[in-house]
Amino acid sequence: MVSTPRNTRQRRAVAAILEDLDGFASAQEIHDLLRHRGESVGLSTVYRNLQALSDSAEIDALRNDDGETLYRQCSTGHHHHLVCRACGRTVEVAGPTVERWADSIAAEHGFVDVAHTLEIFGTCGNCAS
Amino acid sequence: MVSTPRNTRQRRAVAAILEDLDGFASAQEIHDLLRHRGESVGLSTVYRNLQALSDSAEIDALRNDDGETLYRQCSTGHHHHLVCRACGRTVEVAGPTVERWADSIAAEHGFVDVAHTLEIFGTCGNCAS
DNA sequence: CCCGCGGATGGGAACCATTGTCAAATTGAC
DNA sequence: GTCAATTTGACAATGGTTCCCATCCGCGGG
Ligand SMILES: [Zn+2]
Ligand SMILES: [Zn+2]
Ligand SMILES: [Zn+2]
Ligand SMILES: [Zn+2]
Repeated sequence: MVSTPRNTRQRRAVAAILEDLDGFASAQEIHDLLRHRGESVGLSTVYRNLQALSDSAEIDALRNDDGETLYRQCSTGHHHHLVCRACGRTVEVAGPTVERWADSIAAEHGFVDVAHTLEIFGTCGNCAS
Repeated sequence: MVSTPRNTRQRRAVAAILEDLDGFASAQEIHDLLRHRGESVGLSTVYRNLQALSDSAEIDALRNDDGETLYRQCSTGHHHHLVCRACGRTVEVAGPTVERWADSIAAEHGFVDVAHTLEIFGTCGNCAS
């Protein structure tokens, strides 16, 4: 019996921030943004809600080079990301060829329960100048 | 003026372990293996040597789902990995098409200084049964 | 509208991989 | 062998994230 998450002020605030952001952001960045917005939310709560949203596939998560987990509200469906290291600006990209390639490689070597990670990092035009 | 690294017992021991392993392993796992082998090396030293080897591109590094950094001595040249989550067994894979695809996507959106990460995780035949 | 259950919150402690510190040991050139 | 410079290692510190638990509050029932 799975219970529906409660509609709390904190949950709404986190969701609203994600709605407004267009790039990936860390839990701590989101926590700061909430404070500046006056909608203060405990750091633990921010982590919990982000994780819950990520688990239910409502938002995407990825790890940057520093080992931080970044979150973003993306379009639905499987896709990958072109992310600016400096500002977080993100372009969603689809690579059907890559998907098939990865699956066939794995099958070829007898691997099951297969998943893949693919992200492209760079510096966007804005940040480069 | 870059000085050549010294040929210490510890550095040799770490290199020897990497030589013998065929899958990815964490710094702590390697530290344990060294102890069991009788060639005890300080944990900090294991970390330092692995990082140095990784920086000089003599070994590959990747992060698993738990956020740990894993290391492996691979063949030279750019490639990706099919890794067993359970035992670390690894198959090196090349994907020239993916390389070109990633670069063109990035260029298309005006990103520079581009890099990509691509790993395939699964459960290998052995571990599945 | 009022109660009461159980999920949600938050502040601080705990975790844990990794990095920093620095005195002591080791290496390698001369 | 001597000596400066690098490396080591035990331990402390870091930092993102998770855990703990007393308190709070959303929400369904009465
Ligand atoms: Zn996405
Ligand atoms: Zn994909
Ligand atoms: Zn490799
Ligand atoms: Zn590649």
